[in-house]
Formats: sequence, C-alpha cells, structure tokens
Amino acid sequence: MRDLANALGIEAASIYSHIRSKEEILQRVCFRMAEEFFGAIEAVKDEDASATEQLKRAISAHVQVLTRNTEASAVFLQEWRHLSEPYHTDFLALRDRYENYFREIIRQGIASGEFQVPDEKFAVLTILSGLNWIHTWYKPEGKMKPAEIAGNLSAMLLNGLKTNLN
Amino acid sequence: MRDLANALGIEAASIYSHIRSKEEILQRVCFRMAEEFFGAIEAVKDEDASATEQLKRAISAHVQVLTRNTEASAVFLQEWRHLSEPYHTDFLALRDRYENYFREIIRQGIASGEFQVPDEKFAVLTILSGLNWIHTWYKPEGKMKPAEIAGNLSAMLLNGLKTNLN
DNA sequence: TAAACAACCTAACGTTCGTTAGCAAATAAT
DNA sequence: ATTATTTGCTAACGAACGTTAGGTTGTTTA
Repeated sequence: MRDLANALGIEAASIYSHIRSKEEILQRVCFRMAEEFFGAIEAVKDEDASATEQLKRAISAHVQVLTRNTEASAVFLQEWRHLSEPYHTDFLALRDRYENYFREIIRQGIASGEFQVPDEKFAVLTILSGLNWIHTWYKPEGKMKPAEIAGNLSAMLLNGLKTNLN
Repeated sequence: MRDLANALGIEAASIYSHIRSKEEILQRVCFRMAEEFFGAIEAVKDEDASATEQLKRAISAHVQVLTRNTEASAVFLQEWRHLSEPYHTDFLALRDRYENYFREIIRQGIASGEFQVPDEKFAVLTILSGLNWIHTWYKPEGKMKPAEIAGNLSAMLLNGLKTNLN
C-alpha cells in the first residue's frame, strides 16, 4: 500500500478514500480483466466459421487483451488465488466458462474432422498454457508484435512442429 | 516462517538452527530443482537420435521431474523472481542453459527437415509453457499419469491439433 | 450561500514479519 | 569422561504491514 501510495504521490492512508481494502483492488483487477477477455472472445465469435478459423480468432483476441494489459494480466493469471470468498469461487466459475469457449471450438473441430486430439480437456489446457505464458516475456517494444505472436501461436498449435506434408 | 515452524512442530526461532535466512530456503529449492531438471534431461540426451525422438524424451524427462515434485516445481517456476543477487542472475543463466537444450533439438529438427516452425525461440517458449503449466492442475491421484501426460503433450506439440493427413 | 462531498493530510492502532540473543538439553566426537 | 556440536526453547527486537480516526481544504450540489 505504501509503495502504491508513493507511486501515486499521496500518503498510504489517503488510498482509503478511494477503496475499501487492499483486496478490493485485487477484485477489481481480476474481474475487469475477466470482462476484457470475455468481451474480446465474444466479439470474434462466429459459430458458422470453421473450427480452425474460430480458434485462430479466439487466440488472436486473447493475445490482444494479454499484450495490451501485461501487468493486469499477470495479476489476473497469478494472483486470483488470493481472492477471498465468495470472489474466489466466482472467479473460478468465470474461468471455467471462458475455457468452455475453447473447449467448444475443439469439440466442433473434432466433430467436423478438422481436429484430431488425444484428449479434449488436455488440448484446451495446452492451448491456454501457451497463451498465458506470453505475459512473462512479451515486451511492447520487442520486435514481435501481438498479431505476429497470435499467428505464430496458431500455426504451432494447429500444425505442430512437424513438417507439414500436405 | 511461523507457518513453516508450525508444520514442523517446532518454534519459529528454532528454524534458524538449520538455515541462515528465509531466502536460503528459496535458494536451496530453486537450485536443487534446477539440478533435478538438468539431471533428467542429461540422462535422456542422445544426439544420434532423431530430433523427434530427442524432443519426446526431453518432454518426458521434464514431465517426470515436474510431477514428482509439484510443490518444489511451483517454487522453481514462480518464486525465483524473489532471489537476491547474485542468485537471481545465476538462476537465469541456468534457465537459459536449460532452454538451450530444447533450442538445440529444434534447430537439429529444422536442419534435418523434421520440423518446420515459424520462429525457433518462439517454438521453445511454447513448448516450455505447455510443460510448465502442468503443475497448476496435475494431481498425483488424478487419472492422467505422468507418462500419459508426456505422450499427449508430445503428440500435441509435434502434430498440432489438425488432422494428420499422412 | 450553505451544505455536502471528495480528496487529501497527520498520527497512530494492532498485527504480523523475519530474525537475534541467550539458554537448556540431548547427542556425538575426542 | 569431557568437550563440542546439534537441536530445540523462551523472550523479544525492530521493521513493515493493512488499516482507522479525525481533521483540513477545495469543489460540487441544493
């Protein structure tokens, strides 16, 4: 709190004119970021598109949110564990719902014959792990731009490392 | 420290008969795990094998270490940031060296025509992100065993989601 | 113009933190 | 048998933590 106050140029106690508690900050960051992610993925949702296309768009949307809010994303991805009840439970429910967007795409892709995966849940987990590692190394001033990251990630996850013989 | 002492059934101050400081614990966990990972990957190293085979073995070795030490792995993956100098710098150097094992395999696979990736460094990052997410959901009592996890992960990373038409 | 509110202040609260000092008992080494 | 070493204890330190109480000042609102 004292660091935060210092960064704001005010006294630590003054922060409490704006928030009720330290945890409220955590709550706000976590749930605002959840909204961001939902907003982004819902904006590109198109159930008529192929699963491949849908996945590419979902990945792109996710990467955009992540790279535009690197610090808030780090909180969203790591610090939600410290939420007290009922926020902790609520947050997990939101995360599950978000993961379901991806699971649904995978399911569709399997049904249409586009995808072939060993395990559906596992596939979603691997995709999201690849996405959610980005915030640890992404730098806005780096040479790889968000769109390029999304493209590379989609390519790797869809085609794998192996030489594509098609 | 008081929590730790409580778990040990002793007083907090008694811990200091065994360690110099709280950070020493962090240092020991981080560097012991680094040794574990290096030991495991060096044990399966075989430069005569195909890049595909090498990668599968490296992934398997990594997953074995990760699943056998879930809590220490979480520290190794997340808390190393809090290491003071010179440990912080030393740790990063080790991590770089470890990543190089994977980068070398990727490089070899590209050279041999086995792999086709958009970006070498990016490929390594994606592989390791998939590996290092495991500790957040893996449960020894769960139905997916380490060998199965390694197999699924290799399959996904090598072949991607897309139907394999070969 | 008066009342209400917002945004900040100083001072301090109770708690928790990592850690030290100094001592006692048990175990190992000479 | 004595001396050292290890492992634990009680008591307490100073620092940092999140937070509250109560007051001042400037800005909106009635």
